[in-house]
Amino acid sequence: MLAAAERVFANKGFHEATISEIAKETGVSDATIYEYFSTKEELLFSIPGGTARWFQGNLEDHLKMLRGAANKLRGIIYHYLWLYETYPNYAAVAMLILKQNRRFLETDAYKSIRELSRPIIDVIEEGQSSGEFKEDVNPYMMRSVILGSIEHMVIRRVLLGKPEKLLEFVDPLIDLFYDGIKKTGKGQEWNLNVTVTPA
Amino acid sequence: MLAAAERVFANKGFHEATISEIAKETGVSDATIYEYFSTKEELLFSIPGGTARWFQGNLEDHLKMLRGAANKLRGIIYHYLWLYETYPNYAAVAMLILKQNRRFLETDAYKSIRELSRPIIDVIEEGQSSGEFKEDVNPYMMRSVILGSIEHMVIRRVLLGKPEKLLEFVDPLIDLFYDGIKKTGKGQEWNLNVTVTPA
Amino acid sequence: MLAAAERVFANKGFHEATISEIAKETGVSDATIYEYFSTKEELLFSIPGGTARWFQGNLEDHLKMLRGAANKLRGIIYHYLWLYETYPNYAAVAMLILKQNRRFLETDAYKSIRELSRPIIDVIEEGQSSGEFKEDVNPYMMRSVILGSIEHMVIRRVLLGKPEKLLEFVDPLIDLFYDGIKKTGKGQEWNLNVTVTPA
Amino acid sequence: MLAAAERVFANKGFHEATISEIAKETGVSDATIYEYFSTKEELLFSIPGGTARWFQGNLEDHLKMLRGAANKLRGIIYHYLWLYETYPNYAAVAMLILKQNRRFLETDAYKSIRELSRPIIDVIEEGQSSGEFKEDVNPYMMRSVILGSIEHMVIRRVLLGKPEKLLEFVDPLIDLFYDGIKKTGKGQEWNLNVTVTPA
DNA sequence: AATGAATGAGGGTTCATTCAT
DNA sequence: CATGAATGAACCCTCATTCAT
Repeated sequence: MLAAAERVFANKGFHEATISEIAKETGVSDATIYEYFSTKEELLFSIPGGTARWFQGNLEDHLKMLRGAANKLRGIIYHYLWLYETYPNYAAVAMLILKQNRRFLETDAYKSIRELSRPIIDVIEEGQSSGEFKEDVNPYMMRSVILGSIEHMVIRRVLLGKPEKLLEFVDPLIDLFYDGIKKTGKGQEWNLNVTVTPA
Repeated sequence: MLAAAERVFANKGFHEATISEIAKETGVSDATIYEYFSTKEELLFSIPGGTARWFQGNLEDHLKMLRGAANKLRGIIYHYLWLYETYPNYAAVAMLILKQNRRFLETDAYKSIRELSRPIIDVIEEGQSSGEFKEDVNPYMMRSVILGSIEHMVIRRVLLGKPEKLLEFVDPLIDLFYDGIKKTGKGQEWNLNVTVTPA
Repeated sequence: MLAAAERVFANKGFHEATISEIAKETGVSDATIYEYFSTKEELLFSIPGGTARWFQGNLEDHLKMLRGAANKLRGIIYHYLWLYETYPNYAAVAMLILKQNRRFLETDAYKSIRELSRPIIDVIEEGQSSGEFKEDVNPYMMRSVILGSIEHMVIRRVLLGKPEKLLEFVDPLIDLFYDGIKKTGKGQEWNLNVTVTPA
Repeated sequence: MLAAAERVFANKGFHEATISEIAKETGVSDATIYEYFSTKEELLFSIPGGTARWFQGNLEDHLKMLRGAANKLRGIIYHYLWLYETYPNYAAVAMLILKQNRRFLETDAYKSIRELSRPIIDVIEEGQSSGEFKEDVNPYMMRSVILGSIEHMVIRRVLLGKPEKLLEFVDPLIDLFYDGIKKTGKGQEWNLNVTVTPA
């Protein structure tokens, strides 16, 4: 039922989707939908729950296996892009419908989703503690940059169909976040002052 | 009328907003709205036009006055954040309503808005040509990163009210994009093994 | 529109009546009903207003022309029975639907209707002041007796169709209220024992 | 189950009450209700049965113990008011729901209830035969007056909560029905024309 | 140009009711 | 007996939209 709803909402949007269509896709009657969800909006808000829980477990397991903040950050980006590439209907619902619903912000489901981005903060702070990352970067702003970048690409893909392969952007993104766009260059000059003293 | 529509759409969303309310805000009758716009959706799609044109002119003028790709990039980010901070209703309509409307993608208004982000591509390519930026960064991905970061913050502000001051993030963002988050090294230790052999 | 609603509600009851049917009877569309009344219940509650105002004026005018509490009481009973006999649809709506609606009690329309029975109290108190009526009869209870009697007969007529002529009961009712059912007695026999003694 | 239904119907009215709520109050499932009653309406119509039978027996027993039509009439009024005061939920269902239901008029349950008022007719006719009551009072109208008065007060109590004590009105009512409201007065003058003729 | 008045079209939601288990 | 699960059937209500004036 949730899968059918996700499919229909993804294709039609919230208001254009009808309970009748979701019911038909599910293979039940309209009224049966209301046995499980009290309103159309509650049905919508129930869509991300399972995916979010499963994704969170997945991500945490994976992060445990990685060493180093940069590697972990890459793991996070990979997971996010993989999720949205693999489940485009989920992506559409999350990016186009839920993300801008003010009432969704007050649900518990939203809180779960917020938790999904907690590892980003953690990893950045870990990197700052370990000396891997600069300390003067605000982790919350960094999260906005990472999620914003990902989501912008995902929305493009949902709406315009391109890029087709999101996962190809994992490395370019992590490189960018890690090194910036400034050309550092082979030609950089180093001043080595070497003093040679006789034995 | 467009201002009233922007205000109402921003507060209520597209479907929850009614023509009646917009008409009342404008001080005309419902039917008068239809003298100028043939459908509610056309009214919505007409909102960004003026702002976009004006913003584009503004941005172009400003960029002419700047030297160097990094400076120009900073100028772009500044302008975007300034726009959304100064016109929160416009921000809400653009970020929460138009951005995820499939039909909007087919309008001329959308094309105008797409043009707004053209300077980002230009500046990045300019920087790459001039040697200021790395050449192996995909400009289109970079645009996604920049716009995605900005828009993520703007959406947060629209929905959650924070951060209050978007413009404080201009410099942190440009620094991040420019340098990345990798800790470079003043404090880094170097092991130089120098073997001095007698002539 | 109110007439059509009165007709339909009278025949079907509140829940069995549909807006569609009322609209069709009125010759307009369903939506037009909602231009004038915000809900089906508001439509229902609006039915008695006009009749009540008109009836009140009528009754007051008539009472001014009468002398004596008993005559006035008769006038009141006459008017009520005449109203319900002449407007059986109004009678049905008032007796079968409005009278037992808890929310109607909170309406201004209800207050108007309450006012209609004010003259009963006034006339009884007038009769008590003038010595025409007993003083130990509670006017409010008396009002319940009068209205209850009338309404009971009206409901019978609405539901069972009899008695056909309510107005035939004006005089029997007023006689009963006035004199009670105790057999007094012209025909009663008196034993007068008169003893005449010579001076 | 009938008690639960009576309670729920009394508080919510027929249409606002749901089978679910009655089932929950009873402690069974919705479907179980339908094991005993085929429709919601049949459930409603089954409510008065037991009470009516029991009340009828009670009333008849009591009337046997009384002498004189006036006393018996008082007994009837007392019983009615006692019933409705003691069982306000029954009062609400009977006065607000059943009384106005056209289909209820065709049930056997309704006929039982009609029988409840048979003693009123009997007693009045008895009083007329015995010379205690006037003979020109229509017993059926008298019944309407008695029941109408009682029911009007009961409805007031159900809806408005007052008067709190219905039984206080037994004597005032019987006095009113018996004697009317006309002031008869000790001071009434009698003209006795006595002619004394010499023997 | 402006609008008051009217409505077509449609969807969410509710429940009484059924029936296989 | 009891019921969980499912649904058919309705209806209220909303609102974008039209059009005669």
